Amino acid sequence: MATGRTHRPATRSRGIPEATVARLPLYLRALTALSERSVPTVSSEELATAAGVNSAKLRKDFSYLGSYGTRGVGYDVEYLVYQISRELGLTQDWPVVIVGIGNLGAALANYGGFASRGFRVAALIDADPTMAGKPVAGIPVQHTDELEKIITDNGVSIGVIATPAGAAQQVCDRLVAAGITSILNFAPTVLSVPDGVDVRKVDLSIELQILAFHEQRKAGEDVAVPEEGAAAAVPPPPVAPHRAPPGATAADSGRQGPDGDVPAVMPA
Amino acid sequence: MATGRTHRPATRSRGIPEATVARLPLYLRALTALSERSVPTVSSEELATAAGVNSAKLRKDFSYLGSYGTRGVGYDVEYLVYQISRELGLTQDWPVVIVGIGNLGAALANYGGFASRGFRVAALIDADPTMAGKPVAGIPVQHTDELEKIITDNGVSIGVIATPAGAAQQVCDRLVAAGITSILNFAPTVLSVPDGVDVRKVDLSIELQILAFHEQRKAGEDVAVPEEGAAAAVPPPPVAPHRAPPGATAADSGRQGPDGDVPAVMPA
DNA sequence: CCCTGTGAAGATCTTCACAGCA
DNA sequence: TGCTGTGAAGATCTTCACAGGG
Repeated sequence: MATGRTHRPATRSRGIPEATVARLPLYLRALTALSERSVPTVSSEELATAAGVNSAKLRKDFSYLGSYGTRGVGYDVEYLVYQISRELGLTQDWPVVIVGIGNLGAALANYGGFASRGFRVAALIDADPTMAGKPVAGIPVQHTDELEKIITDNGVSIGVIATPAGAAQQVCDRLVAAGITSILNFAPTVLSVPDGVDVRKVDLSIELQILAFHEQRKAGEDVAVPEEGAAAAVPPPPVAPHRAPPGATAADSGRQGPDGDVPAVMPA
Repeated sequence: MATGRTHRPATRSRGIPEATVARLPLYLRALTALSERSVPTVSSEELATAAGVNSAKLRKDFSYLGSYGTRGVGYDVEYLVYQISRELGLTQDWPVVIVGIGNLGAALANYGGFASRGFRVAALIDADPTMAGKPVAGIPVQHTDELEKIITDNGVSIGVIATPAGAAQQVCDRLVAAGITSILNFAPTVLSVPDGVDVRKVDLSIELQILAFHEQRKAGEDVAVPEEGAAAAVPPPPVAPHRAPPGATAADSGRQGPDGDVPAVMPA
């Protein structure tokens, strides 16, 4: 009730489908590589392969941007790089602040892919007083107390949260209150933000879990169907509506123990 | 042609939709938090809020796993934690190797969310000889030469690539040849892998670009439609089929310069 | 002919809304 | 009566397949 909206930039922005927007950076990357090799034009087939998608999808995606290709020839690399950059809003400079300078925050600060796309790390912020002043990636870390001032003075609208899960929501609230309207969240928590603020999350743990799911399927492909029936020592009661034994049950294999998602040294 | 398949685990595995699989980790995280607070049961509404989705979607997702709830009551937290963990394959231990111990690789090695989900960092591998033996997150870094042996000896099936883009495909090929069948790629490159190998990618730069796209829209909401017509100094020829001026064109705003996607100190 | 641009079909995913069990 | 489980409708996304310009 009091937590407001969450995630997703809602529907599509103008007429470009979200799925297409999510792929534009992929095309841009492939095109930039071609541009550097001075390749003048590419066919949808070639570019699609370079970007890791199929050509029909790519052509459909580009059709939302306009008719930037030439039938019988392909697309002009430089021109397309410009058009996509413009569409993504990369023809302008985006100051960004990174909050939480632990292992991950430092890695992000050092990440070269930022500057190359128009993103400029305007400031690094951390709650640890002893970090203040210390340079990371050539930028001096500033204390959380300065957060509001930093954002206002630099006109920052995009913030990156790389703090432990426990501090994420609080940092998020301050960022939003200070004027931030886009957040990239690396902390393993669901952030509550008011309407109008976009949040995108990156959770390493989730990606690995998805891989594990498929990996498990591969292994079990020949082992019949270990559906129900196998595991003879753990499976808890299939029907335990009221008060299920809170003790054991999930603490079997010696994992999933006391850690949840908030501890972690650095959320990734 | 010679690059083989890429990305995506193909269709769905058994009957669980990919979209649902991708959300199971979210539910698991929320459930784990409830479990730690000793909450016995939750309604789809409460759990949905905690996970950041709507209840209808959550119930539909759970319906693919089976009927684990109790009408009129809700879901037993412990039981659901177990069922989802089992479904995701987290009731077993997954040894993982991280290749490329730069800023990012180190951050990943230190990430606590791994162990808490059944993932065990079996080894850290780096191509820099001077790194060999140095402990990161308590684990001594090993040289790339040992890659095959490490994977074989530890029965590793999941690998994380955190190398610069230029080394990614080569590392990927070695991992696959050594037996790895699931890869989490942080390098900004499209990896080519044979059928049967899953690749999931995480690209920070892409997430920021998507945020920039929406951010741009917000700002322009009141500024009419700066479609075509504005920007009077840059927009390249709308129709330049053959040989477009390879010189300028995209090197306007002083960004997008000589960097592409391969340089970066550490791919994130 | 080659390759783009796109209507239409097909596949997925999401949301609705309510039957039905506890 | 409360809340799950789910058929069906609706919204998106993907893929097909071909019209049509160069």
